[in-house]
Amino acid sequence: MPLFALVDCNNFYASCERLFRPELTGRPVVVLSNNDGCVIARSAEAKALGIPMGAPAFQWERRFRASGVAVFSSNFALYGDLSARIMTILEDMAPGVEVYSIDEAFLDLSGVADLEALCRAMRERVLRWVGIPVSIGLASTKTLAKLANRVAKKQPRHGGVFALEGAQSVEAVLGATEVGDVWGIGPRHARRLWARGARTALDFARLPRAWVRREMSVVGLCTQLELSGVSCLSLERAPAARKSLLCSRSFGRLVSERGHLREAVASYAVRVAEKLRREGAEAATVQVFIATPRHRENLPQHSATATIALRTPTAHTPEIIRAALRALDQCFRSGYEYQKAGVMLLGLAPACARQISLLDQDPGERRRQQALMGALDAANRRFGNGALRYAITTAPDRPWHMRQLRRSPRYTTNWGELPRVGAE
DNA sequence: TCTGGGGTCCTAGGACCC
DNA sequence: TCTGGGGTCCTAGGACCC
Repeated sequence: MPLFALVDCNNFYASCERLFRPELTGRPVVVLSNNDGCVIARSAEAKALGIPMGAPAFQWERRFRASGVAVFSSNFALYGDLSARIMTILEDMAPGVEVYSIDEAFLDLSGVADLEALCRAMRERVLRWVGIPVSIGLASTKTLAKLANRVAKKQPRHGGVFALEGAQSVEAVLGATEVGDVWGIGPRHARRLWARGARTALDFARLPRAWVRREMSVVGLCTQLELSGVSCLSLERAPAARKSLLCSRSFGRLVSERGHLREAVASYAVRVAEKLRREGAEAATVQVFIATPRHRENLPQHSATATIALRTPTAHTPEIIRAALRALDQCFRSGYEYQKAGVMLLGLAPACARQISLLDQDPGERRRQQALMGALDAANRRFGNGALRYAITTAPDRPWHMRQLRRSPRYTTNWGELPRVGAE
């Protein structure tokens, strides 16, 4: 019988911000999304104040000040680096690790003799070496391990580690869990399940399988089986090859000029092409979308998507920019105030295992392109991102630039922003 | 009057995750 | 003034093939 553990960092982004600001211990901390739009992480104290996940920051500004909430823009350079350190520790200590997200990892602990001891040791080491508190849930399936983790987090008496085992114990936890809190049950399915009279995870587990299969597809059925201890999801040790890449942003303010949209789309194309080369892949298709704000019904609404198939798969930034701008021309309509744009690359395949075609450009040209991109990426790595840029992305007036007024220093990944200790 | 059976591929839309 | 960004998978339906 397989045994899964889910290691989950407590209030991860808020914990990261607090790491270099110990005076914030015990104070409410929130982290805002890109563009300082809404709340994406809260410390325990902030949760206790009733600040919901996803709360629009501007609506809560007064409350933040009144309650002395420390507010941060998101600092993904910092969170990503701390995450990598934590995952390294887990990989040292556990036989099988699947990095599931920036703040979670599944472990396969089948065959480990003293589970509790190992989990407590992992928790202790992550706390001492990195400074981030984690909770660990143990169970026979991934979905149950998720639930066990919730118990570990919510009930302090377990000391951050909880094993969900034994039919009675499983039933008690399922009965005490709202169905919408089960991993894999989103708001839509939750509403349909409530309508069917299934309010808890236990009710859901007891529904006829045929109904679940019909109404919630095989994905829902898989969730249901996992709740009854049948493991359907295995540990994915190696991350699967990516199938798409996206760079999208909301703008600092609304944008109606084609020229500004072109600059924004071109710079997103540059960023997504960089990601593509970091993956060692090439893209077959470029997709662009633009949209007016969702939340303002008084403004004229328009959203559009356009897809351009590249002549041959490529990771060459100028070609990707050209395709993205062509796609933008298909989407754009004058007279609208746009709030967001994005560039997506699809049909990714490894650059080294490339299907050659009759339409291929001559191989010399392809090599020159690769050499150019290699030199560009190396220069930007060495001298800082943006050291070498494309002219179209460097216009001085950039209303589409995102707001990020309260970002903490990149303490661990940028020489200029290292924390200082002692007198200046 | 009457119009098959079996398959693949692509896309859009919906649902979910963190 | 002001509501994130980045992914995955499933299904249905249409186009197309023999």
